[in-house]
Amino acid sequence: MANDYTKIPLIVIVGPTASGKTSLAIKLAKKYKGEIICADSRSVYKGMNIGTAKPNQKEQCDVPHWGLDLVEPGEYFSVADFKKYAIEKIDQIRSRGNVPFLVGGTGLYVDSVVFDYKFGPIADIELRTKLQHMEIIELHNYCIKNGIVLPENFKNKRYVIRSIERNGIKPEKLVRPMSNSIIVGITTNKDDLYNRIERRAEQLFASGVVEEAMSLSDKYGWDNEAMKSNIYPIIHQYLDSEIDYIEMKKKFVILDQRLAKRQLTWLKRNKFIQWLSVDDVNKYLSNQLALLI
RNA sequence: GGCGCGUUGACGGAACGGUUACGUAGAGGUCUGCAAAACCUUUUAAAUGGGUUCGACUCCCAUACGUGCCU
Repeated sequence: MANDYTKIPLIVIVGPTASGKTSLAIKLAKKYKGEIICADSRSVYKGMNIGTAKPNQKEQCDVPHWGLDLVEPGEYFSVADFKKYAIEKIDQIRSRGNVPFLVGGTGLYVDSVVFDYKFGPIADIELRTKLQHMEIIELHNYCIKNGIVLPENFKNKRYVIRSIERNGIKPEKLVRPMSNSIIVGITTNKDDLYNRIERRAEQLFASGVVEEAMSLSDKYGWDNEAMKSNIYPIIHQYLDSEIDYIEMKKKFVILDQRLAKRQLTWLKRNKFIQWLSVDDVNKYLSNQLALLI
């Protein structure tokens, strides 16, 4: 491996849920002394294993994984926290002479690292709570009164509140990805992807997501953001007998397919992603990584 | 056979004689401290055939289908 560890590239693998990122990354990382940082906003939560299709114990033993089980559901964790964590890990991995792999489907998380986002001020919880209790119209008025420019997405309460919190400070990012990074996206045929999502849903239920959700809700309740991730609210409905088992499964598949769509919508905007099929990503990255040895 | 009720878009589901509710799904999109979240835009309709009316998804008649009660 290169002596100057700053020359070790950052390998970034993105793609929608169920596109095969995880298994590919593990395969490559195993072969080329890699360590994986999961850029996934859900697998940071402890206990949410089956429902988030987290890498299993064996996979985690095969290759060092980072970014998993960082906080408990209900605890505060944001992109900014993730970025800080990831940058630190990338540096540490390189200093060991290993290759950092940033792998995940949360586009915002990936971009925050790759484009070195500069975040605004951290939320003032007191102010935020106050603002959250206001209607969207009141928030608009508040903005007008205080000279705060409304965000493009001005009907989105969250975004308006954040604009207020940022108080005019504009977000910053790199125009192009950080140097020495290789970004690849896994392309999938839509029908194939949707079928994979369906099959994976079956597996999740067979592996006991329902039981997992039950024990999580006992511990953390249903009302936190983490537990609002697509699958868990559906299980909640099922447990409350609002829907039956078949319906629950059906709904889950639909929700996951929608998730994949949104992920793709985000990723599409990044012009620096090289889109390839899983096999081609494998070949391409293998070639790149072989050069380092 | 008789009497009654119903038939709205992929699904659920309202109102109304003349502005094609709404929800879900579908399609497209937004996105820098909750992002598997939140939000925005948008396609698809009136069982069939007649009639009344300036105008009918909305009123009337018939037919079909479904449903309930009665013989």
